[in-house]
Amino acid sequence: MFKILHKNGKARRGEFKTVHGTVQTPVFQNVGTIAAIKGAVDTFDLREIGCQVQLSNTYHLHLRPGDETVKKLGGLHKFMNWDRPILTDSGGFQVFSLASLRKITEEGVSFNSHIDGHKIFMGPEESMRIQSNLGSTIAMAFDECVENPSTHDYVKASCERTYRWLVRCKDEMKRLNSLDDTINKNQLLFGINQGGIYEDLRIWHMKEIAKLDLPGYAIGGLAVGESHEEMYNIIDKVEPFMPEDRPRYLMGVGTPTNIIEAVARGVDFFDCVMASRNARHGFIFTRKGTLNMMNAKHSLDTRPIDEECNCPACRHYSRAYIHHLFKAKEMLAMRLCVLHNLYFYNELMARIRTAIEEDRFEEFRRENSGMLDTRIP
RNA sequence: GGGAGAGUUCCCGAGUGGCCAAAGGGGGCAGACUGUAAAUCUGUUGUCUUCGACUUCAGUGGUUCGAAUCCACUCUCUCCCA
Repeated sequence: MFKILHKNGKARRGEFKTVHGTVQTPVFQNVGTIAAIKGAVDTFDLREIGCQVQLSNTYHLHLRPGDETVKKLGGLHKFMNWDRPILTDSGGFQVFSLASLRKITEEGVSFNSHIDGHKIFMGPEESMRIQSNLGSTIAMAFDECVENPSTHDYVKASCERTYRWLVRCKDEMKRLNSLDDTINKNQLLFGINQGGIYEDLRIWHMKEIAKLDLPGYAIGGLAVGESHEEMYNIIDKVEPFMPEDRPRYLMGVGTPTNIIEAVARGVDFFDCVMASRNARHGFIFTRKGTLNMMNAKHSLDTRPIDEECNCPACRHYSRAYIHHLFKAKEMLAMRLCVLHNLYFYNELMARIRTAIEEDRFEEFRRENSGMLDTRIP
């Protein structure tokens, strides 16, 4: 299923075959939490900007429109007109981001809906059932994403529980994939490593989940409060215990530099809302660094956002125009910037892949790491 | 011609003697954002080099220890009656 085509240092150039097509790695997954990329970007756009995998969310789609509804409509692929791979996050991140609205027990997590407050219970089995109804290509294990820093005692108890939840996820998925009316009987389960910033817990947890022989492994619980150095350190420490022949997914990360640094440490899959959210807020990534399109200095600038970029926004529109659209609060501003940032991220991954293939990833890293996150004066 | 009302900082607008460089919006300027409760949130917005000082509430003059607030006149605008 996963094949490493070439290695350059620890960086891996791979291919992941799924029933919805083959993913070239390292890959950036484009985040469409509620079965849509925010900013009026549709699946035709996604094809044009080089998106390979879309990410959607279990918790959010369970609430609206409801996973049963999506199933009746033929599954998530049909629902949003996307025939390529979809990865669904399990709801584990909402255990972190909606911390004030939930309670955790051994059985699972009860949430108060962020929409209307009604009670929802989600444990490993519920998360797997919902993801099965959605019919995504890859389902993520239901975990607890723990904020950093948390105490060693808390993180230990939490990641031990997350391990037990993973065993339950695996059993439930096996059962669901065997049912007659299951949309995607080949749905894959990725396990998620936790352990906060504690090396001993991270390594223990990784060793345990590796034994479950899952088709992919993620590192979760990073970029949730710790420093970049701590994040890189955890990847360094955990990576040797991740199965070499399975894809590695660093969840929710990150900046272009974070991604380059993680690829250098052997990571294959990424996703991050930063590309699209920042774009909606006028914050743009370019090959020379970052820009804020709201800034007055763009008001008479006839250049495209990024002169080296071939995205729809850069091919046709000036900085001055996009700046005006933001000032006028026109939705098109967000749309163009989301298209640009996602194009940038997808293209960044393509450049990383080529650099690995050509054995010059270290050079690429030297030239781009750090620089891409720096504000252009 | 007669009567009524109004002029506040970039704009709208609150403020009717001291706690007012002046509420609250808007706009402007800038910042944040990492498995999306985010089309969101934060800061700042008279001048000067900070404590502080100085200049502002249509204009001029006055009352008062003290005025955006009270008085007189002037200017401008709105409405009603002729």
